[in-house]
Amino acid sequence: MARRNTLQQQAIRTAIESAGRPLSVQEIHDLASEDAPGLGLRTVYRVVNRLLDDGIIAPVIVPGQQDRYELARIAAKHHHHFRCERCDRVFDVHACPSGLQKLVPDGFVMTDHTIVLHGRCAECI
Amino acid sequence: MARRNTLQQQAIRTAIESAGRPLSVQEIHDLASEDAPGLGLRTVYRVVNRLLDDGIIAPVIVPGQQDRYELARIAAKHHHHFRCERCDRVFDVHACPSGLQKLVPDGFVMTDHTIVLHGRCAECI
DNA sequence: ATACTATTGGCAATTCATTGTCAATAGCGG
DNA sequence: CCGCTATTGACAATGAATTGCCAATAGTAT
Repeated sequence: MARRNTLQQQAIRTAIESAGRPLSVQEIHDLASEDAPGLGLRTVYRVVNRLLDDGIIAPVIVPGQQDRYELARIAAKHHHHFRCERCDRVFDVHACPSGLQKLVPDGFVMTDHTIVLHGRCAECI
Repeated sequence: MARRNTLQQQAIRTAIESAGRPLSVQEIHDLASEDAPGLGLRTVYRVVNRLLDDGIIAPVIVPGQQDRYELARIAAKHHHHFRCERCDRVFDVHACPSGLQKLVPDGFVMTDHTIVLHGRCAECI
């Protein structure tokens, strides 16, 4: 039978779409639980995996942290991340420095790069 | 009683000092086993933790990988890393791009940053 | 050389994120 | 409104990295 449009899935999608930043499974669970009381962590994992399979969201990997997820259409645009060391939230940074090619050792070939800025977000100053 | 100077600890320190790049526990075990046959993984964990406590080595965290370790005196010098997507080794990059401050969102304060370049190392071209 | 004990290494146990299982629940077509 | 079954959620189970435990080993002071 066809997909069903459930309260839980709506809450999870809404959380991811309205956050404006990459969310961990725990963060998704916390936010979506407001719209879907009693939401199970198991369900968040299930829905996140389905959204990944469907290509709707993409993983954001930050060193030393569990994976986070953001909308694929945002992830598709090259960007980087800022992690607040106080509240542990991760924010998008839609800019990219120049001159990275100069860092590459002789004989090496760079195909991609990731940058994570660390510090305090505006709310945690 | 005082510290003892064992073959295993020597082999582990030598591996870390001569590698010239951050090593994972597995890599340390593989390299040090040449000097200390039968070296147990348990011992590598123990010695690595002691070296961390003593401030002799420092962790290097790379997205989606297990922790690696390098000499603290090298880690103290600001630098970045290059991860080869074929052999999975991580190399030091002793340079840093300018203009990162421009990436910081308004109201945020950046205290540090990490950059990981991805691609092929000279041996894996 | 001897005795003392720091260190080692095999294996079990832990930790933590993630997944399997399955009975109960709740969309949705008819 | 009914019935079918996709979905949910509690719990157990898994996987992978790390640590606890403890008898055996091996530095080192005397």
